Amino acid sequence: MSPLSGSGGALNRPTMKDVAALAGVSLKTVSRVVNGESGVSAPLAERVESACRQLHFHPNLGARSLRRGDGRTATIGLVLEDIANPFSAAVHRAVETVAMTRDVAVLAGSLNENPQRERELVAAFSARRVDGLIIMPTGGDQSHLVDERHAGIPMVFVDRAPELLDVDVVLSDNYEGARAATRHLLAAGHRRIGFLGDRTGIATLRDRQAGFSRAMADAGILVPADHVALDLDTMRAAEEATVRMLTTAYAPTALFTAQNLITIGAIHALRRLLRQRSVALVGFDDFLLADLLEPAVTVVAQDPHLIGTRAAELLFRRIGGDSSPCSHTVIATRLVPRGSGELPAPVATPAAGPLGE
Amino acid sequence: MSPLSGSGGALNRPTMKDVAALAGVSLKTVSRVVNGESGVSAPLAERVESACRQLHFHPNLGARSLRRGDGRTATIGLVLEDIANPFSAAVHRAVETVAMTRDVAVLAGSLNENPQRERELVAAFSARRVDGLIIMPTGGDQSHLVDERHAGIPMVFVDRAPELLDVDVVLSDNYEGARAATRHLLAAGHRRIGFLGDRTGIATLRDRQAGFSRAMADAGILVPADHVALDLDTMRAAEEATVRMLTTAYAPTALFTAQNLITIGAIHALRRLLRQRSVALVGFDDFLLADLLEPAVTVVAQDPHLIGTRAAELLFRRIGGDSSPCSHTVIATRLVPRGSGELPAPVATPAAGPLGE
DNA sequence: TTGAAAGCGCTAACAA
DNA sequence: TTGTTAGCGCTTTCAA
Repeated sequence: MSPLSGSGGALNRPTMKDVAALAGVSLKTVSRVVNGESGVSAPLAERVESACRQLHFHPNLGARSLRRGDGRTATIGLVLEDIANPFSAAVHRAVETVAMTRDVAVLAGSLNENPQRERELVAAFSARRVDGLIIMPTGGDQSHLVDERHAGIPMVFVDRAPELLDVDVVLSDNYEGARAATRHLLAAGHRRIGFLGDRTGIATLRDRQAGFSRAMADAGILVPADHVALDLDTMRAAEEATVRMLTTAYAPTALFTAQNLITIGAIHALRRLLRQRSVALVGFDDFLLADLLEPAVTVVAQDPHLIGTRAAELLFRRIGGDSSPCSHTVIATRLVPRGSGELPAPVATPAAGPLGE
Repeated sequence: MSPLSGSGGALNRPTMKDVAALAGVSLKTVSRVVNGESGVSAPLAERVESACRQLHFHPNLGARSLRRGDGRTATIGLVLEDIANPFSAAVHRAVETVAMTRDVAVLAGSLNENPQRERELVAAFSARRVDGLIIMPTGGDQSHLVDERHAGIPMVFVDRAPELLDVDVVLSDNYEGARAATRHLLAAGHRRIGFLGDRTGIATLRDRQAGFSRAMADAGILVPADHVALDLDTMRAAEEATVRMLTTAYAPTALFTAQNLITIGAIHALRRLLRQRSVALVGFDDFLLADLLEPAVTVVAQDPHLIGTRAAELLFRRIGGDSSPCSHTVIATRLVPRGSGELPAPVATPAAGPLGE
């Protein structure tokens, strides 16, 4: 067959009716063969299969799901903050891998910093009758999901726990990860540790900040207000905040950056100030090339692949009818020392800080 | 409404019939209201809308597309080599942005280094009756797409031109980009430039190699065979190939790496050999943090966002019925000098090479 | 302006 | 073993 060009006309795909006519059998017989049901004689099955091949017949899954009792579409929806974010992408890949084994397709969409798009995406997926949803929520408000929840669509949240709904969640151990990072810096002798975080509206950040605060409190250290910068939306904002924080009299000797882009913003700032070898840094969330920077960047690594895998497995269990109580899966993080987090605190501390230890 | 837990039972969603019954009108009237058709009196429309809200009714797009003449599903399929690859992810984002403006959802899937999955994915999307496909093909063989092509499903290829089919393609100017990169190294005085590339089965690589070869030939330079390493599948393989290439007698003084992961593999090798400040490097395709490495990495940047945007626009034009001849859109690349590509050639060249200039 | 009937492509339930 | 009928949720066609 020669490659056809263009595509103007309406698609004209063969249906079971066409196959039935060609094979000289009834519609139902074709259906049986196509679905591998038993009880079709070999010669008839052969004729049907031959007709299928001849017409290049592929059943219409939409029509099938419409008719079938369970209404399954063999499609799930995945709502991410940003497809292009490496963390999201890794989750996506893991979800796809699990879905693939069950012949389930994945509708993916991202919010691209537009919170309203969360409800649009969920509505769009819901209108296409996905069998379930995996959602990385933006803000605190998930009230728009009540319809879907009420309709009984299985859904699993990843990375961030929603505020309102009682649902399944799979996320990193943000609290312990942040606590470990902070203790790591404390162990290197630091007493003045700055905290830089993104949106305070997100539970994720609050947990990370709580872990940081706990570790500092346990060490008997009071953190001055200007050692905490929050609501840093962009890499740029993080860079500026870092510069401000490091150019005060009682500046931190170490930084804990609570998110990927913030870590990179902070690195930019350290370079600008030529302080990358004197100010210690631990970032939450690993990133590509962290090992090739100088100094290499110590991070608290998450396991997005495991998060995605667990979330997908859980979702399919729910789709399969599991109605046990909602679960809260916490995935451990791992501190990866690479150099930046092991820079020691300067021996001679400047005269007097506002709040001593 | 209290948050419901579990999801065991079959989803029971309201249908137009339910809405019609509640509103005390016919099915068709509900359909008219839901679709914004004219010719419904205000009071009736009001009653229908109220019933829709009360029941949380959302029309079933699958059923709609089944009945409608054109059979549109308002869904397209996107087949990528690897969702998690930053280039793919940027294309994905751009495609999604265009699709969003038309209320079209995107089914995304990746091959994850399994070429057979290309046909599976296309079949899965096709079975769900997507309105069109955007494909980043793996190998040369696209014969499995003949069915879909024959069925008239609009499709656009990105990044790589397929061998067999006469189809729309949107890709980077690989030839000119590679040529520019090579000339850039030549301009810095280099004569011995190594080429490292990935799979030779892909037209993309062949174009990049052709651009490299052209520039070298134009400069009157013959490239010895051991200055060319091909079929480097992994970052690791690229690293080893780079080490081998640089530890020969007549070693290159500069490298052109034809792909992202290969660039990073080469950087690892340069670090290992402590040669990152003496061997020049230009990589094809930009990557995050290239500017923060030392030296910062000079690259030929592609424009994945533009590629995705163009591909999606083209696809929707085809879906809209445009049947003009297939087009071949070439997106310009941009050389981004950052340091590694401007390292000069050593003044004293070792005695004699196998092939002079 | 409104609605009844038919049917999109397929499968469930029931006959033959 | 094979086929017939009905109907999934919706829109089209045509009649009231």
